[in-house]
Amino acid sequence: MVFKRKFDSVSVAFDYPNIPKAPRSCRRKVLEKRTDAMDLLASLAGKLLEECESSSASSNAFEGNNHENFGKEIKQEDDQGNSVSRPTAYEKTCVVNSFSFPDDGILERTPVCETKNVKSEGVSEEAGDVIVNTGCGQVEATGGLVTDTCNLENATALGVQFPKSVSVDGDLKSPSCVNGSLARQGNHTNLGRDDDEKLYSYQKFSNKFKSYRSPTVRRIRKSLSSKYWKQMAKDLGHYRADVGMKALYRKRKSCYGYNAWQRETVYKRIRSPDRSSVVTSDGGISSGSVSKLPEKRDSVKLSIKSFRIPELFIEVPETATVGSLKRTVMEAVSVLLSGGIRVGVVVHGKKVRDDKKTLSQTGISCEENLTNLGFTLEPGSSKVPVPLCSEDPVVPINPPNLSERSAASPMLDTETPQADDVTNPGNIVDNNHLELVPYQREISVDEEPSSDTRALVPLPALEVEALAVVPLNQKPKRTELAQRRTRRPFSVTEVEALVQAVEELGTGRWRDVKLRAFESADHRTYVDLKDKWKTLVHTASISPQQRRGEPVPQELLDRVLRAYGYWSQRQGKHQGRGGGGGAHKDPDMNRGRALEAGVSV
DNA sequence: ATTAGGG
DNA sequence: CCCTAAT
Repeated sequence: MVFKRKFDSVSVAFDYPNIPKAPRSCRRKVLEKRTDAMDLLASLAGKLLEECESSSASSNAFEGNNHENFGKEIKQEDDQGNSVSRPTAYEKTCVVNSFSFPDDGILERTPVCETKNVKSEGVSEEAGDVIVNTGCGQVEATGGLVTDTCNLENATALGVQFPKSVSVDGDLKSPSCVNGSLARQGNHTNLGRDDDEKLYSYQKFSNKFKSYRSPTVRRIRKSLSSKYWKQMAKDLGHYRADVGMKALYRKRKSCYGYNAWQRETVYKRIRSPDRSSVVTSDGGISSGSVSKLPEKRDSVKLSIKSFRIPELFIEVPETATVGSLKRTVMEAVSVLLSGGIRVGVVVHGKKVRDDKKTLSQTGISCEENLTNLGFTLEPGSSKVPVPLCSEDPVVPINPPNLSERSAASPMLDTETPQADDVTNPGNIVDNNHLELVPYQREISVDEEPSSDTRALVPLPALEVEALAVVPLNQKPKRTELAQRRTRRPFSVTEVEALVQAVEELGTGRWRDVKLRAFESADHRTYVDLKDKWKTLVHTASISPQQRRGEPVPQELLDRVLRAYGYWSQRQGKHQGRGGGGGAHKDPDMNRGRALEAGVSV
């Protein structure tokens, strides 16, 4: 704390305000480039919509008059200044949104895209390609993976299935999963410090997965928090172009919609839990139907017939091997499982939020109810959704791990496993719900999930999302070359570590920062850290309303500014390298003490 | 290999 | 995050 105070005092004197280069938040260029594509896209979208509409009888997913505005909406969004993440032309992008875990070895057909009307288009910002995915028509999920299925017509049909063993048995229980679901209930972890242990096991676990990583893997995008995804959703219209889109745009930058997660409803058959420990089998992904099997009276048995995972964006070059595709999917799934999901329980269409209630109290023990027992998938924690709404600057209370980790690549991080809804169910969880609820409605076919049993059934609308994006304009060139790394938003925990390190080491020794705080985080290079710091400084200097992504605790941002000011001030001076161990031997540090201004954090 | 900055 | 220039 001494250290902190020093900074405090320093900051008082330091004229922080004049921050260097104002980060550019808008990318004109991009917008310009995209203009053409957007126009084209808009028109295509319109046509597509009309066609689909007329050819499909079940258009209940539509909100009626959205069509007309479709194109406009897109453009509008475009004008918002959002940059776009697009699939590279030569890559194939597939969206995997469902995995089957057949109980009996029989592939369960995963209706990816029934007769839904979907108009999605994607734009490749750079190439200006327009990608149109038709959701019209039915798609039959195939059981096996076919490499060359990634073309416009087939991509949608690409099916992935999980061996039964993986699912129910909980073999996939990753540290985070464990923490994330049931196991976590009684164990309120404070993410702050004692993460070490968890960290270790976590890392250990992570390493297992690292082996799965293939250099050829191009890009995996989880629908979660990634900005990419958000963009995707928007640009592709992908997400519920029909229904949710409008709302989505309405909310605009404040809330991105990638609801696939939030509302993956599933049903399952429950088969084994005993009282308070509700099966772990629900690793989280989705569901099947639930039915009670005659057993002991005081126990509830459920068997999960199948899970559906939220969408996954996977991009691999056409030249990729089946093996690499598998690895890619594996990685995506691993990441997904490790952090991002939370299971919701729905009984009779009503969501049961009180985790402390017993099953019997909830009515789950009744056989009849099992029929109406459903599970939903939601973002692991505060993942993406929460952060986005600028309107209600809800101060994240225990945000630390929860939120972040789920974001992107838990598996590979050094970080702490996120503790899902841990202790503060009240706040965060509720907030999430508030945010999520609106979406759910828009997405789901039924209006009131709470009163409609249908909520237990997989929402058809969601299935529509199983779209695959295939760039029309192939660009064989730098095929194997640099693919952008998968985006991995820094978790709050990471930010904390970064800030801590910078406070101690200064802003010009990224290499050291890396070694000190991210040595085991292979995916965080010192450049990444430097970049992150850059953005942190920026973030800290703008109003909370302008911030995006998962919120970083103000406390941390304050520290960022102080450290920034402190180290800027002493620029030129020897950067107090001093002894190992990062002790602050610099005299200035002590000087600060006396000043002790009352900067409260 | 690192650092610093623009993109 | 990527890319480059400069160390």
